[in-house]
Amino acid sequence: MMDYKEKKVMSIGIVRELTGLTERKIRYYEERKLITPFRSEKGTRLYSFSDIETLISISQKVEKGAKTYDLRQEMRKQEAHIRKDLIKEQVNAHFGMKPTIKRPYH
Amino acid sequence: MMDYKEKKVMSIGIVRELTGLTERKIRYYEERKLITPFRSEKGTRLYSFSDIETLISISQKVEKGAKTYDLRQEMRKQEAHIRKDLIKEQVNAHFGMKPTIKRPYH
DNA sequence: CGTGTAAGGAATTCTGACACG
DNA sequence: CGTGTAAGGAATTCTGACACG
Repeated sequence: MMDYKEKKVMSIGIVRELTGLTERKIRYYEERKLITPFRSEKGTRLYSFSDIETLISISQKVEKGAKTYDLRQEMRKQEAHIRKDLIKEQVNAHFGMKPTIKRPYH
Repeated sequence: MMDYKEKKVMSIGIVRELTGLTERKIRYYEERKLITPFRSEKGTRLYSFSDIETLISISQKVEKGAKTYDLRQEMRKQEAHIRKDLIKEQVNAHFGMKPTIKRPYH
């Protein structure tokens, strides 16, 4: 029972309170693929603390005039970078090559 | 927006899924003062990840034959100890006395 | 494009109580 | 004592749509 930040456990009502956004906005940002709540068996949306933070960040940017489409593109890029780093790590782990950061023995 | 473990954000349905307990049991352990969910404005219970862990622990002990009353007493004792430690720390902080653990300079 | 709202239905949660033992 | 269940009401959530611009 770990990784509290990523676990999808909150229904939309509490998300509304925590973010101060309307349910309409929360669902709209999902429609624009900026967040991806989990769906319970019966279909209710479940969000994580991480989703809350993302929502707050999104709404601030939208208020400043950002387009949801552009925010989506930004997120895609970030995800690509993360994936690249993961692959690099995996390659390093597999071949046992020089570490990215050298640490002197002491 | 921190301290995810203690934040009361989950409604009873997700708690049921996460713990495997029935709603009846979850509410009963509250009645016996073993957990204290937060109440939203409209009266729905809200639980934290910490509550989830407590519930799992409680139910395991009850299955083994423990009485909820005794579990309550145990918890009271633990809380008292924690309070004592806090007071000790505050006294130390106030008078700036010798630290509990001495660290050599190096 | 981003958001509000009214609409109707389905699923959730709540309380107090009766039951068993 | 710990837990199941049926009961009725109140609050929640969901979807698709119309509206404005």
